[in-house]
Amino acid sequence: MSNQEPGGCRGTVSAAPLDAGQAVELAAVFKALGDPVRLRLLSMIASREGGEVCVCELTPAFDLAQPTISHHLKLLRQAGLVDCERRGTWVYYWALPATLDRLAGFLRTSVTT
Amino acid sequence: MSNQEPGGCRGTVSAAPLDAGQAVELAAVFKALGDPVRLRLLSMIASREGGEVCVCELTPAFDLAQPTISHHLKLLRQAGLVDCERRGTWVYYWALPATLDRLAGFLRTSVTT
DNA sequence: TCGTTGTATCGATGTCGATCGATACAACCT
DNA sequence: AGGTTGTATCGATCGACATCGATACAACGA
Repeated sequence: MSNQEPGGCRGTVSAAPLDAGQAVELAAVFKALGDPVRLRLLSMIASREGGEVCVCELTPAFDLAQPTISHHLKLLRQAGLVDCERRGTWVYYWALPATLDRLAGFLRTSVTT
Repeated sequence: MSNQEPGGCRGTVSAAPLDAGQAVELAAVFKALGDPVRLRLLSMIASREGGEVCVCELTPAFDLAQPTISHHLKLLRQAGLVDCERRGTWVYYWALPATLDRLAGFLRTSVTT
């Protein structure tokens, strides 16, 4: 399990990559996007003009039980991708662009150089 | 489980979000990024000047067994995020920017509105 | 106040995935 | 050919997660 044979495979990782802490934080957000249902939910929420979507519109868009949708929305919220508020009978969700920006920033850094 | 009460919660999702097929494809890539080890691996690979990194540099950067790193690299490859080639004794990995661009595109669309 | 409807939480279940040791394969060196 | 080293695959194990039905909670209307 030794590495760096002299004269063998050479070079070092130059530009500072992600440290372990950042990786854990970022990975948690990416993991929240790593499910088709959550990705569609986020897309439906973020692509909304008013910026808000009622849960009562989201739930019937899937062939899934209502607790399952609620569970996915909770994970999106815990990842900092969306937030919600109850107004009377209905609960409204909206996207948090700051978190999306952070992810895009990481991808851009990786892409560009 | 009925929705759209007349006079209740109103409005429709206007801008076309993700269809189910696209969501499955994109989510698979995001899932590959949803692990701190893979995120650091990708970062180490993509931030490399020459564009290539030898596995013998990646493995000792983690407190994980060699098969585990190999497993994570395989998942990154299957997600289309990296590719590799064996040259003599060593195997070199490089990033595939097209896939990263696709993810960034999705995030940007969601962010910008 | 009581029933109805929207949404969240709980507990259970089945599947997936991260990790490891053992092993196989590939390339080099002597 | 045989030994050594780098990398991948295999099988097993254990914890995490997607999903569901049942249930609880919140708000409204009669």
